[in-house]
Amino acid sequence: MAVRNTITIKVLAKKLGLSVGSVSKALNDSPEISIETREKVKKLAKQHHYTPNHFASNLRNNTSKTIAVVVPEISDSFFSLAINGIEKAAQERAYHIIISITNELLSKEKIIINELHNGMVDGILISISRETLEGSHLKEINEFGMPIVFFDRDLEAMDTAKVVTNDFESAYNAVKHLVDQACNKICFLSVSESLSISKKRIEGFKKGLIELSKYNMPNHIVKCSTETAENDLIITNLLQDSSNRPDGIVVSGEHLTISIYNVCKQLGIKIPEQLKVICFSNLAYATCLSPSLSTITQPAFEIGYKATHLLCDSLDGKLTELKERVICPSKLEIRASSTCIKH
Amino acid sequence: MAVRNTITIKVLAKKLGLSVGSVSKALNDSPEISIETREKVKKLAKQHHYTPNHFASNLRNNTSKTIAVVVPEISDSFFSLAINGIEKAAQERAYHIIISITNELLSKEKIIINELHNGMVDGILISISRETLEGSHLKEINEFGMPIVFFDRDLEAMDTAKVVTNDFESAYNAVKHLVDQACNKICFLSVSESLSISKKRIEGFKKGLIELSKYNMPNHIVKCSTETAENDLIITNLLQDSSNRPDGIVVSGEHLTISIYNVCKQLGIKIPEQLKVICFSNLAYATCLSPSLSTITQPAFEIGYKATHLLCDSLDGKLTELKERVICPSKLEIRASSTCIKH
DNA sequence: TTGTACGCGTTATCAA
DNA sequence: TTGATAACGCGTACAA
Repeated sequence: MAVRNTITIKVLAKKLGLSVGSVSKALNDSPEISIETREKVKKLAKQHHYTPNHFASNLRNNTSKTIAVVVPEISDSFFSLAINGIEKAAQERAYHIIISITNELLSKEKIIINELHNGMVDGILISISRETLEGSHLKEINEFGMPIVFFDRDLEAMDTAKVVTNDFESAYNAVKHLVDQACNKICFLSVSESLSISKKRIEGFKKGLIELSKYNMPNHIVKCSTETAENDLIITNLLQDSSNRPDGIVVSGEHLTISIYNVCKQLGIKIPEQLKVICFSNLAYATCLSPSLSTITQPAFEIGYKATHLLCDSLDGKLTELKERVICPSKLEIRASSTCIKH
Repeated sequence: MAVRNTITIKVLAKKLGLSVGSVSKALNDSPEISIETREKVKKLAKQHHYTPNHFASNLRNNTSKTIAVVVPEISDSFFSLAINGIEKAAQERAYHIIISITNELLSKEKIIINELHNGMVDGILISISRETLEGSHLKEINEFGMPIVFFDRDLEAMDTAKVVTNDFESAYNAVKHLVDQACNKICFLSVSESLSISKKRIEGFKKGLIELSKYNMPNHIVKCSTETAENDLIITNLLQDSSNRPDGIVVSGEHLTISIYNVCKQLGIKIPEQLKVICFSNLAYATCLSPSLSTITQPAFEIGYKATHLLCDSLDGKLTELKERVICPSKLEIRASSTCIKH
């Protein structure tokens, strides 16, 4: 049972000897109502801690002042920072946020999106799940009139607004950096090969290899999973044969870092001497790792913040169409894990 | 503008040549309606992806099937894991969650709580802000009938349900561990002295000192802040005087770990040889830090999960009163940062 | 077995 | 300047 504030407009009206309509207008500062009565009404409302019933006004106005935030997970530095940015912007625009977690499952994402199709929210901010290759559920609700802004992980087939980072360029720069550090057997570790961000990173990586590296690795794109145990195995396989081991790795996916560090410790492989590592990550603890972790740091907060303002602009009618592409560049932060000279 | 699904009960009724009332009953499996028509109605509803309007049914039923989750921050392993647990449980109970972030500010917490007093949610899960010493805003809404379950950071003055961990005992055990490792100048670093969890930890810490330690530090409780720069200063002050430096620290607050590691690196203090560190933390990267970090690991997921089920039990009428206290014990995970023998 | 009518709390239109 | 009334979509008591 919801706890409905027992004091409603009706109650106020009775106490004041006014009609509900007048009270409503007074509370909404309608010029129809005399200033004196407006003051009187507001005073009583304040005394009784009156708050308008959310559902009634939403039903009436067909607007909820709420936006949905759909993320694949929340225990990830990128997404928790992005949510901070979203929350800040939403606050500034007087919007509420509802956060839903897909756990990287398309099935769950579909359920969540369908549930949102009942007027509960005015718009959607989404970073799609790893499994989402095809977005009929999103297209449908979007065509129905629901504004959508993608942040970070977008669906290429949809041309709604997107706020992303420069994944292609960043991956290229990461390769460049490793090549500069004399790596010539460079691998790319990824949790996905289908996500737009993964594709772009892989393309940038490949371009880097072709342009900059004279040598090459046979299976230089390694696909990982969501399971730590499985990843430990995959990485062990990759690294244990010392004759054919990479000397540099670009890691796409924060959670993979732990596995790499742990496996290297176990196999006695020294980072950065024997293996140089650079990771797409927003980890606050990068400086405290041993060795400190080189990262491609995404502007997570900024991405969330901008995406939200973009959506709110559209919702508040400040935009004629919601199709802007915003690119917030990532930053290469070189630390000990990828350099010859130890910090 | 919210995107209201244009297909409503009314539309279905018209298409089927039935009345809205009958359609409503059919969709809710009322025995009043014949099985055949029920089937027919449901089929059409499914075809058209009908979903009941959230606000209309909430207004009608005075229930929202939504719970508010109020946390001080989200970029903290404890809270993001706890939210995972909350989300899992909410899903199991078919409740929605709305997440609000107080940023450790009482003022914001009050605003959030007041906003919730309009029927938007059926109940509240909260971990209070660092500034919340007095809880009139919570008491008021609770006395009004809004069920509240505290998780982790509770308000001692309120006797509603709480799901917490064994902070007193854990802090005591941490001291015991450090004493076992031959520390005799042990400090406690805390972001708060007023939070229930901080108080309990400090009490457990003090008990440990008195019972187990022959020596003592003069100012053994060190209060830190939310600002990293400020904390770096405080910790530098604490550690730079080598003649009067602690040899063991119990850290209460995940974010303080970075500061300690960074300051020690800067001052050339070796962990664990010169300073042993153990931290209340859920950091996944504890094993990857240099040295690997000893932690008192809170059962974050479990705390969130249980708190949610407790609240839902109450909301679903399975509980006569909402006053249970659940204690999920933390686990001491000893690693290199607090032991003489390096792992 | 189905239909009718009312009310949840709010706001907007029209009348007074 | 204020009041009455209808409507948002749904659920339910009551009538048919």
